[in-house]
Parts: sequence; structure tokens; C-alpha cells
Amino acid sequence: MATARGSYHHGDLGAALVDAGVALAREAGASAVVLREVTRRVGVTPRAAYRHVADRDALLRAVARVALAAMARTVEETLAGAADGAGAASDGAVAATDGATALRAVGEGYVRFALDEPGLFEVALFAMDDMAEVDDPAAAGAGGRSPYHQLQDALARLVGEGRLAADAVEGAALTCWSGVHGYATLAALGPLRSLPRAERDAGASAVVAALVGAVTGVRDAVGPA
Amino acid sequence: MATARGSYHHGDLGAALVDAGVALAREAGASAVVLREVTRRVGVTPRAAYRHVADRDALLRAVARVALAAMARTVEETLAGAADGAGAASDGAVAATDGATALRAVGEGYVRFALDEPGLFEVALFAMDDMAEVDDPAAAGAGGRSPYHQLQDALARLVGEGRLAADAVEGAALTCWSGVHGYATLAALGPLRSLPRAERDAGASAVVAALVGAVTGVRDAVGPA
DNA sequence: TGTACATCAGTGAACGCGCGTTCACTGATGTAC
DNA sequence: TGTACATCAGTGAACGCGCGTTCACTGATGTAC
Repeated sequence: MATARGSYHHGDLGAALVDAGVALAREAGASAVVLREVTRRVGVTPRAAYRHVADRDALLRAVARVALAAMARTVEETLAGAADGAGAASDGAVAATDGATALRAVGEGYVRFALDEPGLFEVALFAMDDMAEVDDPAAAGAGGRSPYHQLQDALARLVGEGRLAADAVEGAALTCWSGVHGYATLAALGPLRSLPRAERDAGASAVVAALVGAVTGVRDAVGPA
Repeated sequence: MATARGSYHHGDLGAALVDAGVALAREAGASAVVLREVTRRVGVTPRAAYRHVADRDALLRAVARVALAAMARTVEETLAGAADGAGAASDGAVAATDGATALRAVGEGYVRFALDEPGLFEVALFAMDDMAEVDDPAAAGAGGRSPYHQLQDALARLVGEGRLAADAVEGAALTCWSGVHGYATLAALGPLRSLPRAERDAGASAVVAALVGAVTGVRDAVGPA
């Protein structure tokens, strides 16, 4: 939202500060987003930041929005990849992704982002006070949707296909989000973080498959005897 | 593990420091577990702590073990409550809890602890480096089991009842833990934290029911059209 | 039972650090006439 | 086109704070003879 003036003293210090904050978050998580270090990286006096940002907390929230948008972009990429795969594999009858494929892609993208960028993931989801921030356009990807909306879109597709009752969407959204977010948290920041990446990727696929199965009624990964 | 000598200068400073650390974690989470404040609360010089604890990080890890044990105790209580309820409701044929009831109780207890004690929850699960800490006896409840073991126990019961394949236990454990942990994280520390408690409790029941359904093959909360 | 001694838990003061934030200011930019 | 002026982005130095950690020490406890 900050306009790039291009010729004042700095050009667009506000945006530069947020960029530096994002870089710090990427390197070492939320606690590394330190106002003084941000100004140091931009090459400016600490005092200068206060012309563009109310305080350290406002800076962190701005960084969180950028991080959430980055996550949305990763999910978009995963969705695009799934659509390509489906188009190439099918002989033409089914062109676009179906709901289950989309749901799986959203889940895989969510976890992949967390594992690739644990620092940004931490900032994106723990600096969020409430769900209102999810609706901020600054927190969306190129398609204008935040990760939570991308999940809703996939579930809506399942409803359109008659594979999910409309009144079950809310519960399914909560269950899927919880499952995917929990795995991402455990594997990116929690007690599973020291496992080899390949093992964590395999776990992600298993959890996502189980969640998709639970929502659509097809259970292949987890089931009774 | 620290022996209570009872008559030296303090008695058992090591345990007192950990207790104070737990109190701080309960009040304001992991970042509040500050070595100087801990010594201040116990009424001792900062320097004295170093006789009992290697550094601030070791103190935090000790607090994390106590927090995890507290969580295990909450799960034990929830399990006991579920057994009472099942006993009272049945006319005698089914005395103890079945696997599905136990699994639901473990999930409900896990989330309940997170919502009741978000600070301890944060310390318990983010100060854990790897799964080895789960096996530390100091991190277990009265029954000697940590929350992760309690989940495994419930799944083992389902296997015994023939409702879950033995080779599906690992996947089911990961899915259940992820789902429950994710919901707990979102509702205790994340963007759902500002919702009214009643709403968060309802969400917990819905998520746990969906997970139990996914594992046992009975799906009532979330399903296809 | 009494004295000398070793142990070691806790003291009191200080170290260097980096933080967020505020002070009165300077000097480059754009604008009005 | 040139000068006077208002704006406001950024300066440089300092504030008070609380942190983790280390210094050489003191003084209470338990033990050996």
C-alpha cells in the first residue's frame, strides 16, 4: 500500500523496513524481527522507522501479512502443479482438478511452506490476533485469496461435485485446517522438527491424505481392520 | 529428581526455581520464563540459580517437562471422567471405556489443557527439541505416561477391539496428534484465540469427533453429501 | 563433648549487551509567487 | 527563471530498562579426630 515515491530521501523506507523484517523472520523467526536491526539493515537511524511504523508490534504485524501472502503463493503453485499433473495424466475427459485433488494440494502447499520457511510460518500464524487478518488483501496471494480462503474454495468444489454436504463445510474446514496446521507446527517448529526432511514430507502426505479421505468419505491411509 | 534436603540454606532451591518458572510460564508463556525473575520470586540472588541449573535454557527445558506432565494429568482426569460416564450409562454389559471413547477423551483432554493453560501448553510443546523428551519420566503423569503415550494406548485399545489395523496405528497416531495439536494451537495461541470459550470448546468436540470417526471408520461429524 | 576444618550454597556487586523509544535538530525536497 | 518558504524524512545522541552471566567473597552446615 505504501506508494513508491522514488526520489525523496530514501524512496520508500516503509516498504524497505517491512522487507528487512521479512528477511529477519525468514532467518530466525518472530523474535528476530527487531526494530533496531531492521533499521540497521536498511542503513538508517532507528528513529527513522517511527516515521513509517507506529511501533515494533505494528512492524511485526505488517511482516506477518507479507508472510501469509507468501504462503498463499506457495499454495497457488501447488494447486497449479496439481492441475498440470491431472491434465497430463487424464486423456482429456477430466480437464481441471477435482475438489479432492485441490484439497490435497492446499494441504500439501500449506505444509510445504511451513517446512521450507519455518520462520515465516511462525510469524504468519502466531502474530495473527484473530480471523479478521485473514481477510486483509495484503495477506493474500496473486489470486487475491489467503490460505484459509483457498481451503474454503477447495471444499466448495467438493460441495459442487456432491461429495460434501453444504452444511458440513464449516466442520470440514476446521478439521482440515487443524490437521494440516498441527502437522506443520509439529514438523516445522515442534518436536518433529529434527527429523530428516524426507521423513517429514512423507508424514505430510500421509496426514493430508487421511484428512482428504475423512472429508470425502474415502479412507485409504488410515482405516479400521 | 532433586532431593529435598530440607535444612540447608534454602531446602531445595533447584525445585523452587523450577516451580517459579512454571508459575511464570502459566502466567505469560515461554518468553516470561526469565532467569532473573525466577530468582527474584524465590527470594534469592540471580547468581544462586547457577548452582542448580546450567543456564536459562536448561531451566526452560525443566519447566517444559513439568508442563508436559501437567498435561498428562489433565488427560488422565478426562479419561477417568469418560470411564465413569460410560460405567454409569451402560447397564453393566460394557464396564470399562472402549477404544473410541478413550481416544476421544485423550483428544478432549489435550485441547482442554491447551485452552485452560495456554502458557504451559506453549512451553510444553515448543521447548521440546525432539521426541526423546516425550519419553522422559519427568514429562509423564501419575500413570507414568506422557500425552503421546496416552494417545498410543487408546489406539492400541482400538486394535485390540479389531477396529483398527495394527499397521495403521502409526498413521492414525500422526493424524490424530496433528489434528488435536493443530486445533489446540489455533484456539489457544493462534487466530482463534479471541473466540468465546464456549465456541472454542464446541470446535474442539467437533474436531475430536471427526478425528475419531476418521480413525475408526465411523464418520458422523464430517461426511459426504 | 569439643574443637578445627572442609564443603559448598548463597551473597552483593558488577560486566557488557541490545532493546524500544524519545529528544531537539538538520538538511533535502517540492511549491508559491 | 529565480528566490523565499514550508514541509517533512531522516540524523545523532541519549534515556532507562532488564537481561544472562561472572567476579571474588562469606558464612552456615556437616564431619573428622
